[in-house]
Amino acid sequence: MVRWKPGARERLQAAALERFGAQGFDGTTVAEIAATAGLTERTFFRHFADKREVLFSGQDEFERLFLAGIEEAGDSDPMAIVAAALEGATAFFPDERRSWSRARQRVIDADPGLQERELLKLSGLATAMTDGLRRRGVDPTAAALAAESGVAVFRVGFATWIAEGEERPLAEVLRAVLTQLRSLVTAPQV
Amino acid sequence: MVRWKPGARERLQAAALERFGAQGFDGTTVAEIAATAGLTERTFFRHFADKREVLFSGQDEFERLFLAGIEEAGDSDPMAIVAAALEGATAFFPDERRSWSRARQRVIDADPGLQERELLKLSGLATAMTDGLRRRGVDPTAAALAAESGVAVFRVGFATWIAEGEERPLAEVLRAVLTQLRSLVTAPQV
DNA sequence: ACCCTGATGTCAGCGACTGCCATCAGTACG
DNA sequence: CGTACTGATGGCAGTCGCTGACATCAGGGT
Repeated sequence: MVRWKPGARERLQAAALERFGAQGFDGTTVAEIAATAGLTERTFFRHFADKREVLFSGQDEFERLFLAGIEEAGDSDPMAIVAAALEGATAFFPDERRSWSRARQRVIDADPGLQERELLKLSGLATAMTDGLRRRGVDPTAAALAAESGVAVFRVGFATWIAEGEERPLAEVLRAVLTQLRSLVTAPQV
Repeated sequence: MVRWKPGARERLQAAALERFGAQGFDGTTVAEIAATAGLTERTFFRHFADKREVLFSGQDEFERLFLAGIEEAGDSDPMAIVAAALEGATAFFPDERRSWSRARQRVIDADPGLQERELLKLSGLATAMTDGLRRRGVDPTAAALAAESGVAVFRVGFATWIAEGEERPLAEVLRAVLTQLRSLVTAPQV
């Protein structure tokens, strides 16, 4: 007989998402989440650094996908490398995950604190991409710009992908947004 | 005789920056900041929504400068409007302010929580710019992209402006970064 | 003289988070 | 077979961020 039920971390994540959806982030205490998962508050904080973090696990793997895309890109043009990274990251968001992503995003959009955390994660992603690009010999400032632009494209594309009525897969949306960025920035300068 | 010394808010801000610089953000309690300013903890929270916010006042005025730039831009090309907004915002950061900005940024860069708040502010700025662009008839997705790109340019440019050894005024740095973005995104596509 | 306003103080209390120590099933090792 | 060790958990006390409710009291207006 096992001493502890396995998957404590996953139970906590599921309990948290369910409670947040039902009562909101602020209306849910950590003790309540832990109790729902059959654990105690103290144990929650052994699995997650803080209350918000419970919604942002897996971000590391997501970041790794981006970096893999950067490292395996055949090209050497910065924006082309970024495009490859975006392409690679879409593996993290298959169509089956769209409705789950919607639910999670609804919770995040309802709380400024969670938005802060999301932004910090995306900022970390941009930094990681910047480093990856520099390792491939891209000029430092150009690397930062390309990475920031790539993250911007991802943000806009992801929001579009999640929007009501949108049917295209993420990869296709991202390609469209990137194309739009190119034409925007290239537009007639006055 | 006055009942309270005037400028409570400013005294709190000065006390906070000084303490944060000396002991770090986490190593400073709100009660300590308030005491330094000759006030109580409760009064601190009447002036600022939370402990972090004491470093981010004035952001509203900053945002207004951006919006004014957008509304007064003579152009109708999205990125040209964004360029005008960037130009207008530089008024908020004259050269005399560079060393103060450096000190404040050093505090922020040392604490993830403060970075989160900064990102949230910049995100709010991007949203405001997006709305401003849409009010000028720019296509919604294009507006979001242009705004995000504009904020990215500002971030990269501001970091450059603040860097050790940099001497050019912010406006000049921003123009250079924007030019670099154009050539990046326009680069040969493979 | 009177009341009203507004910035402040005081106090009690909740919830997030941490440090420290205890518990005890399973595992490794002598 | 017993003993020591490991690792996930619980319990508890304590700090700090933050809030609501109520009191205070100088100055301004009536």
